[in-house]
Amino acid sequence: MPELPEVETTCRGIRPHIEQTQITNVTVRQPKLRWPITPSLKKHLKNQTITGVRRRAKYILIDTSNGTLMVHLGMTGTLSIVSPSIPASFHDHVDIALSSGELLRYRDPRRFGSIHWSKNIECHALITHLGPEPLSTEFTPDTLYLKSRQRKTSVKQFIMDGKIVVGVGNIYANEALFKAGIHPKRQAGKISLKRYEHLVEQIKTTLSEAIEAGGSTLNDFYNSDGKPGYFQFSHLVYDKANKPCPVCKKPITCTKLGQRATYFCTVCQK
DNA sequence: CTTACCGCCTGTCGGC
DNA sequence: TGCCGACAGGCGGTAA
Repeated sequence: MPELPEVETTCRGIRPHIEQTQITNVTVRQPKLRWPITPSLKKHLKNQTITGVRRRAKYILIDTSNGTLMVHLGMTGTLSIVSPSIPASFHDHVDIALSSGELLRYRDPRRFGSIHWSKNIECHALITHLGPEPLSTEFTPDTLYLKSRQRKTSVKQFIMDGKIVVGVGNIYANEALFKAGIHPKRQAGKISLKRYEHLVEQIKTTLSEAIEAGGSTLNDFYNSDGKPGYFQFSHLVYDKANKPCPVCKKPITCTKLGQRATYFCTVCQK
């Protein structure tokens, strides 16, 4: 499941291959993603030059001379650079052919991802409603604390709300709450500023470390289907039900919170 | 405004 | 061993 670090790693991996190249062709084999791919996608992209690659939340933004391609990887999506000699397999839904001779290939077995094109992406509804980037200076304990007042939802669901802060998925929410010593079910509106300071710090460092580790994968990004580098570090609590807590050795608890698997230590998180 | 829940998909896993 | 139902999960949409 691509979390923010994996999306960032993908941006960095494809950027040197696609920037300043021209799109020579677009092949859509399966338009039915989370939202259907617009039939006009090819018309908008063909013959355009790619001017930059950015990330906003978990969206990959590929800027061209006349607009922006917005790609979300959903649960199982990948965007990779491949040689045209590699035949498309069943789940390879879109190929973007480049003047360099390489292909930018979108693969998504579960099709939870999406591909949009917009002339002015900053005004796209999916972008305008987003909260601050977790690694930006706008994401601070003070703003998080202020936004949380009167909120009855759990702190875990609160930090996974894209209007509050983007890019904190289930894995990193679990990990950051564990490191900050905060019980995931604690009511967001009843957490002190001091504790939000710890939480913000842990969200930032956990994501940063994962991005840094992902960077180690970039050497073999081309034609690579390997896992990003940060998978070499196993998680502390995520997917560790009944395994000993890395700090106190008490078995990790697994429960559901808003339909999502939630892992925590009843001793270390209060 | 909030909160809770739905549904899109397919690969994987547990039970029989 | 093989089948089949349950389920996971990001996240926008919608109902209450």
